[in-house]
Amino acid sequence: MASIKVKNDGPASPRKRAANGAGAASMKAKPAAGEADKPPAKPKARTTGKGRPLTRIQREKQDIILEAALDVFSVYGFRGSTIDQIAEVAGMSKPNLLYYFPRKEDIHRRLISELLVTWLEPLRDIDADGDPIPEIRSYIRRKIEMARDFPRESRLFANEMLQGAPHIIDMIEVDLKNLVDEKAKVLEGWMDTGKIARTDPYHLIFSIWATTQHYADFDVQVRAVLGRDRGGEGRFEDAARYLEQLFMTGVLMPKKRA
Amino acid sequence: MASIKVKNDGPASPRKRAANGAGAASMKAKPAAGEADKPPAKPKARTTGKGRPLTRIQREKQDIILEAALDVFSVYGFRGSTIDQIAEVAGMSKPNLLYYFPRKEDIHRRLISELLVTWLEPLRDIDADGDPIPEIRSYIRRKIEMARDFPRESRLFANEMLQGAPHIIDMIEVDLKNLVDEKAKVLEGWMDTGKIARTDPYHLIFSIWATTQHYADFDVQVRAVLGRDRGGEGRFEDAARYLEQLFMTGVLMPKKRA
DNA sequence: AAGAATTTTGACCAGTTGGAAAAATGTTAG
DNA sequence: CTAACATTTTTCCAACTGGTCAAAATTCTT
Repeated sequence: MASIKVKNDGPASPRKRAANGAGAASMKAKPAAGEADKPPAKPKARTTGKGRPLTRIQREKQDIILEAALDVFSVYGFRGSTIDQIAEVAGMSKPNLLYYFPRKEDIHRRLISELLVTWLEPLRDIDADGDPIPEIRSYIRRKIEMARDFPRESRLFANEMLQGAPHIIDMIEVDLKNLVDEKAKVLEGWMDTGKIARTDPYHLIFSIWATTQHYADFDVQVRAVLGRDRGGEGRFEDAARYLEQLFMTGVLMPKKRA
Repeated sequence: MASIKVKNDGPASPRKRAANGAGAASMKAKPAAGEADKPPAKPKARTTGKGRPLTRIQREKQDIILEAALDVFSVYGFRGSTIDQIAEVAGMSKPNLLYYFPRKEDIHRRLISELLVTWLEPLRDIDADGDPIPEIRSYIRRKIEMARDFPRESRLFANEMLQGAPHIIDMIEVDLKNLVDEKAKVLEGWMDTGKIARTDPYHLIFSIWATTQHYADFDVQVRAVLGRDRGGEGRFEDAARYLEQLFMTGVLMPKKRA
């Protein structure tokens, strides 16, 4: 128990799925693994950021790396993760990995910026012209599904936040703020028409983020507390049901009518 | 922006209050800084864990270190933090720090175990014989206050969770689970008597944790989104007010009666 | 003030880390 | 087949890491 050997310190070392060929790093739809490997075209690496089209092979390798990096970064954060670790999970040598991403920061930046886009999609999708309550309910549902299906992305984000969002603070302050401002206005509009209860739209959004992401970020705790019987896959369903009630009617005041 | 010099990487480097004499490391009531320095008694260090009484000077130094370590660990996590960093924040040399805590892990362990005790106090304090709704409301209020007053402790905890709670998994699985089980039963009892709405007690507790700790763990985000006008100290008051409404009546269904 | 105990420091170490260079090994177009 | 390019591996390095140790400085006791 007291045998931290500097390398591979925590019990939760990410070494699960190692470099599964076409592992998708981001949350985009998986490529439906069935296409045969077409002979790779001219790559021309070392100029990744320049203008070259980027061959399929390169893209695949990068995906493997990003996938591995997500495993590692999402657990240990940027500073707590090492290139060696990522390389090992990705199943390649460190210099080979550095051939695709010249510096550690590059991998992280890619991960983070790709994340931010997809992470906010559900919020962006809230339709001002839709039916208020169904819109919000489906938003909550989608966020819970993301916590279930993309916990690593959630943790990567959480790690970044805990550190003060050093790499994305400007995006947070501009893009995210603008988006939330916009949606807050939508919510206020709905409140004005009496379609939903009047409340603080910002804190409403915060509480949806908090409650849903909790199931990804604090997964260990959730499972431990729920125990063997209730900690299985069904926990997300239970959570969704509970959150429905929480946001719809609250969970403290007993029902007025029997 | 791309000038990570390996040392001091993130913008949010903790270097705020450096070793303020009697900085209290844990959340216990501050010693009401007024007592004159009584002449320190015989310390006898290097045997910290043994049986010696531990002089006041030693306790003060350890507090300074723990305070600094909390600054650092809460941001970068265990692996992402370095002894040098902590020593610098604590305003002492690394060997000097190691004189008080022979290994990095020792500091972290102390921090974590002290944390766990106080962190759960509010939950522990929920009184089965109290008035249900006030009990829960004051629980929520206390948790929000903790997020405001002890954000570093919250982040330290969050960091640990994100990594799979490697250092406290057994405490989580036993002590925490037992406590939550107990309080869940209390809640269920209240539901049985119709004092509060019937709902899932475990997820109710999760949602309180999530919503309150969010204001500490995702503080950067919260402040950025709220902007200059609303992101000030008042945000915790607003949050408390909002959460009150959320848990009491929900925030979606418009009020039945005008 | 002297001796004893404690605290602090400076030098040092072995292992790790991010990364560079270049040689070695594919791969492919002609 | 071979030149030209892409990829991978080997070797290497300087800075950083957690930690040791003995000497020096300080503090305490008497």
